[in-house]
Amino acid sequence: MTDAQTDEKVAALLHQKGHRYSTVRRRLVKVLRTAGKPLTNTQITASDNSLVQSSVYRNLNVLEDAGAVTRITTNDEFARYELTEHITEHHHHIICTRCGDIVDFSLPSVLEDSLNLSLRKAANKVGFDIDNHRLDALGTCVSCQ
Amino acid sequence: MTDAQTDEKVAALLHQKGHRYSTVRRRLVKVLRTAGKPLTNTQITASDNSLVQSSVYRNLNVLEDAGAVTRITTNDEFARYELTEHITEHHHHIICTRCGDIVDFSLPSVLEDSLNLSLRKAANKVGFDIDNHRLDALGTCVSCQ
DNA sequence: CTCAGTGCAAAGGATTTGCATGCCG
DNA sequence: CGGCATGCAAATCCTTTGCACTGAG
Repeated sequence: MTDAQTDEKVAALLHQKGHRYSTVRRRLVKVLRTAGKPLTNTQITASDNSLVQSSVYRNLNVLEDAGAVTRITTNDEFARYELTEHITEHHHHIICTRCGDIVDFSLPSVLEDSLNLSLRKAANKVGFDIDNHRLDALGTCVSCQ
Repeated sequence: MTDAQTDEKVAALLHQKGHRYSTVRRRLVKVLRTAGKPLTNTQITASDNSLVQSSVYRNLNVLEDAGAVTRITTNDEFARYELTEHITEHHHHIICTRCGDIVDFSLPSVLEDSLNLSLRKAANKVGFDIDNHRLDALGTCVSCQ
């Protein structure tokens, strides 16, 4: 998806909820898109220092509510944010348990399918409705080894 | 694993790190063991009100460091804790995105194996060493539907 | 003009820490 | 006994919120 297509999609999601696609929000989306991996608030403001901490938090919440951004919590103390899979594609994360760094990856679609099937089966037994799943590989990145 | 076996294992893990298996820590492990699912600090102190918030946090950290307890962050604001898979067994979670409640489940071992293989392959490409993985199904529990 | 969006500073809230006391080894 | 463990209260730090101002429609 190109920058323009992304903007169009995000704009639509926001307008649907009665929000504007303001300058700050455009910058925020740009940063997330460019990074190509989940970022913390600190990483975001560091990438574009016209962005202010509180506004970033506030806008991430708006974007999350609109379905344009996903909040991710690993086990370090910071929440991280990425564009939703509506805009990118379904994928998973390899997480460094030392420094919290994250890399995206995908699974063969056959495997992804059988996974979904098994999840739905397991969920059925306990009466849950499943919307989604998340799969993270936990390990140590190159620089932390 | 019986209560006694669990205690023995936890004691060994603690002693290895030079920690004692104190009364409070025993109670803590008992609560986690009985629950059979990840609990928040609040749920823990509610289950055994001889337990004090700060001591629970402190001891959960000690137990985590010793490898007896795992810290889990869902997307609600509380961290949850469970006994590690050294003591229980490898399993996954079905998480309610409304109330944060968690239920354990397991995957067919064939699927688990191919999953591990794929994860290792993906990790290799980016130079990560993989220790473990986590897979969560996200949805809505019976009472929140 | 109007009202959502923004920046700044202050408040919230889960978690951590300092310190005096208690208890296990 | 000696030092780790504990409880209490205060401090931390990510995140949220109040408020006055700005800017897009």
